[in-house]
Amino acid sequence: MNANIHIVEDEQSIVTLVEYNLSKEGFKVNSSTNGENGFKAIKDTNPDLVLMDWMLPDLSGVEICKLLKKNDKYKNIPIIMLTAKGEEEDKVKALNIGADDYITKPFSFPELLARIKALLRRSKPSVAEDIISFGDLKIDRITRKVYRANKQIDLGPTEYNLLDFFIKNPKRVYSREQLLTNVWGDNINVESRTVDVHIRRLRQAINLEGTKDLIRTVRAAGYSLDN
Amino acid sequence: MNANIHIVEDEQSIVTLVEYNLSKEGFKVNSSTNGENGFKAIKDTNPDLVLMDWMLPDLSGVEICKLLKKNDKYKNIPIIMLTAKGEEEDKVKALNIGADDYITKPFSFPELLARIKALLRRSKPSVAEDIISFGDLKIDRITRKVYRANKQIDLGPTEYNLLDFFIKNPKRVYSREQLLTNVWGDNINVESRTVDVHIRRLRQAINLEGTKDLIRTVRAAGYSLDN
DNA sequence: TATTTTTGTAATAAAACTGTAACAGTTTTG
DNA sequence: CAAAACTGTTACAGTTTTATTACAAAAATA
Repeated sequence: MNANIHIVEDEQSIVTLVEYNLSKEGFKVNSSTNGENGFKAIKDTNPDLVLMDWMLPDLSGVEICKLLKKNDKYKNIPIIMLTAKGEEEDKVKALNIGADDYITKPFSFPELLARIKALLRRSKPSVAEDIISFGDLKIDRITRKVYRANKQIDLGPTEYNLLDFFIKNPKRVYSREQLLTNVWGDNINVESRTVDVHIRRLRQAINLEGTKDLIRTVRAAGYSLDN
Repeated sequence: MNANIHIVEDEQSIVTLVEYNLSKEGFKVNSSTNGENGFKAIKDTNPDLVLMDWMLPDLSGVEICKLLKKNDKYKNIPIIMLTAKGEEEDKVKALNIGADDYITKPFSFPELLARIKALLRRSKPSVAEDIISFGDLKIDRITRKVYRANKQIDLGPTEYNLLDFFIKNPKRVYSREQLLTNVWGDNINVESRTVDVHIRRLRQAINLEGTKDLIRTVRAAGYSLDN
């Protein structure tokens, strides 16, 4: 599975553990250790799912959840609340404020994974699907193969990730910065111009002689997968 | 989000902080550090929302708020009052004098942002919407595409921004100076006649053969998106 | 470890966009 | 009606942004 997950959690041990395991499953994981940054990062990177601690240093997970669910633009991002308490009433409260699921610490990783997958399948089929298409472009996440007009195409790792990201939100324009955080990951130090080069490599790979460029350049804004 | 926000606040640190964060969110921000200039600037630039300090060197925020709310032309601009005091009675007072919301310092940026967005959604849907139409003209901020009569149109960055600005307040006339500060940004050094040229480019792009010009020239005043 | 693949950057080329000035045309004013 | 004020249009040089290429370093693979 190839989804962007954001974790907002102040206990470093949990972050490390979950981050490690989710990465191994193929997820792209970013994290924040307090509410303020978490909220900002979620809006910036538009993750496919959020794991959030109930209690947080400054802005609580409950607050962030409420804020996100109030906003049309973000309310569809599924949120799983993590909490130390196992009270039934908290669960009710969590669901009331709009959280999509609720899991008590300590939890087993397989349990967490199952819930994540269930939510993603429900809320963002394109993220959970094994095979996604856009026009005559097809990407198979199980075999990690990409096809254009039924012909297989070879892509390097970065180009593959780039395409996988684009295809989840076709036609939407992403800035170089957004692409860097979503495809390369957080706190990585790469020139934004580097995106251009990978865009070129991706174009070279997926475009067919004589057909329209599948990647649209939007001057002063970024790129989008389009046709 | 693409809205023009004006801040009237004498504490430079707050201005800097808020300005920086709002810019990153995509807002276009201008600011004044005293009441006199603030009042003038608000009338001049017609922002989509105003953040105003309760106490100000000369003309107090309370006064400005009252003045604006008394004037039909400006009373619909949402105003958020910033104050150091957290008294409940002040909140009542703020709302009484016409402020639309009230936030006490120190405040967290996410909280401010949430309130700003909530207000904008309520008062100026066209600022918060992803897709806006004016007649058979449509602008999609996600894909950054513009359509006239369902046919896609190519616009350069400046023309796109210009149209995006016009469409938020259709029919309203903007002077060249207003357009410069709102579309180009503050403290930029561009001849006001340059606006003419971009207006021409925009016209050329969006107008259809045989139909009325969508941009109206108002002699000695400026331009408006009209029909 | 040697070989191959992938990656990021910098340099350069190409393309798109911008602002200005000049002049033409139009409307208003005296 | 002539002068003045304002707007429309055009061309173009300069600037900014994007495309392309080559290459060295890093990473993966054999």
